[in-house]
Amino acid sequence: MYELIRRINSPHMNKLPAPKPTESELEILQVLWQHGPSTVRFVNDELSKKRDVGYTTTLKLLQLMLEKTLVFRDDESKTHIYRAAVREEETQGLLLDRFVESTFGGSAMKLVMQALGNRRTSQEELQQIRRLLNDIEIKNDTTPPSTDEAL
Amino acid sequence: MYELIRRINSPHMNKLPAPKPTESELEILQVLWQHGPSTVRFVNDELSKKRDVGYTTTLKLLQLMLEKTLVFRDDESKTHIYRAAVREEETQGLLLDRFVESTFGGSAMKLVMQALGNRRTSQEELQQIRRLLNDIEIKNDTTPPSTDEAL
DNA sequence: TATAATCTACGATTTATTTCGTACAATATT
DNA sequence: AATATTGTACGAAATAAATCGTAGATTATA
Repeated sequence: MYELIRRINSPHMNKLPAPKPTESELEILQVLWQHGPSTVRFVNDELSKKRDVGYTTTLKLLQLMLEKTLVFRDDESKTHIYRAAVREEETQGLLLDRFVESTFGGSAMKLVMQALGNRRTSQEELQQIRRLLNDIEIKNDTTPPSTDEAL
Repeated sequence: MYELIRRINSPHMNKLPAPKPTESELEILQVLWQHGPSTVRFVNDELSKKRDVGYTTTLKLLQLMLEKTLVFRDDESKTHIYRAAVREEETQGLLLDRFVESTFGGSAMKLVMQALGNRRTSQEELQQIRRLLNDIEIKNDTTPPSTDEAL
């Protein structure tokens, strides 16, 4: 579907649909989501806390991300400032879909069970999930059943 | 090269350290988990239902997976039979960890909320999750609290 | 038995992603 | 003003993953 839109919009000047970020791009997005608009230097410093990355590597990645419109760039001043062009939840949802598909054969249910089962979950978090379950149940009651399968 | 990683990864040397499967390898494992020991032909047919894959591509993948000990092989007869060498839940758990780390910055909680929030979940499935939550709560009550954070 | 079909082995290519070196411009420091 | 520092641009190498072609062996079939 995204592919289609992109093609219609012609190869260049592709404005809207943000493509799927790679692993490294994800890391960078995490930084931008967490800290807001940042310089290359800052992003690189953040990444460097976890693993070894060269400055120009980060720079290059950000430049590629700019092309893909995963980020925006303010190049008013010499030192450019990048900010995420995609929203966190949206992107996560997209990746979640991919992941559920590839790893859990499409069953988000399985995934949730695994995630909850194999970890320590605090009382508060359990409560939070319960509340969410309630909300969903209410919605289910007031909404015609969907034909979609497994959660 | 792989041997090296293997030893390093393995705290107590010996035994199979489950190496991380790639996307394609995952697809193949899905087939093996779901259908049990299979021939290359069968695996390839299964994969072909979803997308276009050449026979030798699948063969090659399986051969690589054999090297990585992701699968075992029975080559008694001319037509070899492959079976998964890694357990489904274990592998999924491993990948889940990776995914939670890279996409949700380590918070499995966030992931669960997303997974539950953005999908249609049937009454029955919701119940199933509630039961699981109860089980976990009981365990929490009888187990000293962990210092670990997020779920 | 000859021919076709099916299979494995494996190198090579293609594609995607990440990493880095180098050139050069702008700014800061001495 | 000279020099060092910090920055961007960008090509290209390094790495990883997936795909495919072809050779040669084995088995099935005409």
